[in-house]
Amino acid sequence: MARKKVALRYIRNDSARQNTLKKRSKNLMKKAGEVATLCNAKACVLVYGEGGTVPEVFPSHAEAVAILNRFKSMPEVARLKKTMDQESVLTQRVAKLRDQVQKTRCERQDRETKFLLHDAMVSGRLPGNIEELTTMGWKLELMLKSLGKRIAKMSR
Amino acid sequence: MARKKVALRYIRNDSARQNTLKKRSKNLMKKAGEVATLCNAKACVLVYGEGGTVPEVFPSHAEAVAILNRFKSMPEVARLKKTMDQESVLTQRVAKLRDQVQKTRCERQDRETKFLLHDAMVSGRLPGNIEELTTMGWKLELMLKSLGKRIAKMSR
DNA sequence: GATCCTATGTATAAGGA
DNA sequence: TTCCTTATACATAGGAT
Repeated sequence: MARKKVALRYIRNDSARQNTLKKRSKNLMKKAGEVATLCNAKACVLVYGEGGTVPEVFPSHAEAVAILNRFKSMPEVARLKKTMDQESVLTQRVAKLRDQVQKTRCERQDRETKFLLHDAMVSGRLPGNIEELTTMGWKLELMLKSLGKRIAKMSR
Repeated sequence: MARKKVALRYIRNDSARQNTLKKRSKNLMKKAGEVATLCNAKACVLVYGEGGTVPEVFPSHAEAVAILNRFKSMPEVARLKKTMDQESVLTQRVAKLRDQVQKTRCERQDRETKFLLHDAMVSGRLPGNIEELTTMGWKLELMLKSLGKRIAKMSR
């Protein structure tokens, strides 16, 4: 039973990893389907395993292509609201990260990771521990993503 | 607080629907990220709302395109294992559905829905109730999907 | 392996601010 | 609105078979 909080890093055990991949992608598809019906949204999900496994796709290959094409054909300006210009957003990211570092101190691990991030930013040195690095990378992605969204909102 | 079990159908209330879309797609992205790191998988998710809203994308537009392209470039035979030839799979589906209808009688609603499905298949008549229809449609999709997978496995 | 089970962790619908 | 909170529903890791 879900005894452990399962760390967010690569699962070494082969069978466990494949099992997780299967279960989680199944649920990913289910959730995508739910969003689609609940909100009348178009959703598509693709998941590739490591080996030569057949990728999971939702809702179907054809629809996925159609949905992605719609995205591709969007005006560049609108796209940038989500993806943002790499260069300019980087500057903003650093500034925003400082605030982010100070905010939300309710959770211990959050604070710890954020501290590591901040430390890495101002001193240029990184933790030697590979696990800390992994956690940091993940957290960073999340933060950048939420920042991107906020920025997108502001620029609207 | 999650008081209700929220029926799996279009949410009429505009703000509730948008809220749900936002929250759920956010989580969809998060989950996709988790699968990616846990299983070293390539995953991408696209979600479009109804209006002219900016679509949510994970992990990024460029990566999504790359991932979908990989799928597009797969040999046709391998793809068919997932999507299957529409015509031939339909015949199999009907046969398989019969078994499915009889199996898994543990859950009341499942049995009910499946009975409705079976009934619809052999008699040609559909329930007049729109909610039953909706539920049936949803269930049917799920069943077809799982059947498709099983068939894919068998044909490997 | 493939299911099924179930204790626990996570997502999220309603509410409140 | 958007951001919290919180009670409940759901997902899922680890076992059992």
